[in-house]
Amino acid sequence: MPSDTRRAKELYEAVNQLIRVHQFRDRDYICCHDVSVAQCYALETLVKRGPLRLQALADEMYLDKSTASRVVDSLLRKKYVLKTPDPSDQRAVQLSLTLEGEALYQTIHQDLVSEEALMIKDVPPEIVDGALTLIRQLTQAARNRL
Amino acid sequence: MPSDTRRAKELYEAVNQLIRVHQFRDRDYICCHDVSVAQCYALETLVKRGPLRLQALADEMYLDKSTASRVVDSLLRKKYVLKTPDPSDQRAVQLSLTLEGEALYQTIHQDLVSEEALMIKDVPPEIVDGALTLIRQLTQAARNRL
DNA sequence: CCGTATAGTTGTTAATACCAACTAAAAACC
DNA sequence: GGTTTTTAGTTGGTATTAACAACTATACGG
Repeated sequence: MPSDTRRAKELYEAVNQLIRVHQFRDRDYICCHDVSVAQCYALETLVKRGPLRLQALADEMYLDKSTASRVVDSLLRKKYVLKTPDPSDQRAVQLSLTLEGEALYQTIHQDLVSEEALMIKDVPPEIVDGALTLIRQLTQAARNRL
Repeated sequence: MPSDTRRAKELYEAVNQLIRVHQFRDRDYICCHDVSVAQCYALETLVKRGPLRLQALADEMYLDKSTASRVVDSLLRKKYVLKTPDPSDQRAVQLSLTLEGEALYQTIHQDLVSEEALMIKDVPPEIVDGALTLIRQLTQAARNRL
């Protein structure tokens, strides 16, 4: 087997495993708070990008707008998100975090980061930095292929 | 901010992005074949571990047995999996791949690996190898925390 | 002003995923 | 050997995730 095929295969495998284990952990950690994984991701997106329209949020999350609409619905019900009409376009809405939404995200985020910190506590810093760079490169490469 | 907290935060971020982009891509690539992502993962697990009981499959997939049961159901309906009674235990079943199931997984796997190959075609091999090692370490660390 | 395009919601269907309740078989324990 | 407990898997119930299609209401281009 050519060595780049082997590399591609191994990388596929390794990323797959990483994804599974992280998914599982996220389900565990996020769901004992008041939101699901997708809901948490929506909060995260609003924290990072600031107030967004629905379609913009859907794009960021790689979701259909209908799915995004329902994720937002549940966050509205739980009062973690506010929906205000966009003055410049009567059809559009601005989605923003409430103080509770902001606070909840910070709590969950800190939890997950602490978890990450435990995971790397015995890994030499320069190795972590190397992994960071490489993971970012892989992400960018994958994004370019979409 | 202490530098390991910063590293943990950045790693959390980077892995998160990688996961999202891969998840999205998997949905795209797998679903144009005849199965969903979870169904494909079940096929993959059976390819790698050979015939398994339901609970063992659920454990490998980090799923509740009821969820695994339903995923397997859909694969049975589509004739990608066979369910045979376990001779040593009348309660248990052995799940194994049909030839079609095996073939389908190979097709999807090759697709995804080709995709991975395209992503890394411009990345120097030693960099890929470094990433591999690190991603595996992170996976192991995460697994140990479960 | 009118046709077309866009923003979001709702209907529909299917998959994902948990817990709890259930059936049947096996194991453990007097 | 019979009774209790445990285990294997299925089914019921509920909620979330997710896509596509159909729909409403607004905006925009002629």
